[in-house]
Amino acid sequence: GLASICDSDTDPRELEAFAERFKQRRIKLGVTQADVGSALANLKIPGVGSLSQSTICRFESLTLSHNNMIALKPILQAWLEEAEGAQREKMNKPELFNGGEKKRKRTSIAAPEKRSLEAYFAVQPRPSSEKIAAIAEKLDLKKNVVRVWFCNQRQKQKRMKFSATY
DNA sequence: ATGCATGAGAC
DNA sequence: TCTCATGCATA
Repeated sequence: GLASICDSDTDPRELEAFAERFKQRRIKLGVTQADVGSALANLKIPGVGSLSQSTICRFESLTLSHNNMIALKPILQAWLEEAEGAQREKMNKPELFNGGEKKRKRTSIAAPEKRSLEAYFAVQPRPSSEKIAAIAEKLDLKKNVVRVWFCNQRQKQKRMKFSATY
C-alpha cells in the first residue's frame, strides 16, 4: 500500500529483534504475558481486543506464522509504549476478572502413537479423508483427533521458528 | 511453554 | 474440507 515506507515491518530479522526487545522491556515493567494480553483491550484500538497468555508467549518466541507476527507487532508496540509511559507517571489499576466454571478436556496422544503419526506425516503431510480414517483405525484414535493432529502439524511448519522437541 | 481444539472464512 | 488466528488446559 502507499503507507509502506519500507519493508522493515515484514523483515523476519526485524521481527525477531522486536520480539526480544519486547520481552525484555515487558519483564522490566514487571508484567506477565497474561497481563499484556488482557491489557490490550484497554488500548481502545478499533478491532483489537484482548489476547491470551498463549499468544503473547508465542509472539515472544516467534512460534507464530510470519503474517501473524506482522499483524501483532504494531499492537504490542503500542501497548509497550503506553505501558512505559504510564509507569513514568504512577502505579495504577490492577484488573479483576472472574474465573469461569466450564472445564474442557484435552486428548493426550501416547508417545508410540505420536511416533507413528510423525512417520506418516513425513511421507504424506496431507492425507486424504480415507487415509486419515485408516490411520485412525490402526492407532485406535478418533478420526477427528488424527485429522486435527495433521492440521496442527502443518501449522507448526509455518511458524517462524520450528520447535525442536527432541 | 506447548498440545490438542475451535470457529470463521477461504477455496 | 482446509487454513489461519487463537485459546483452554496442562506439562
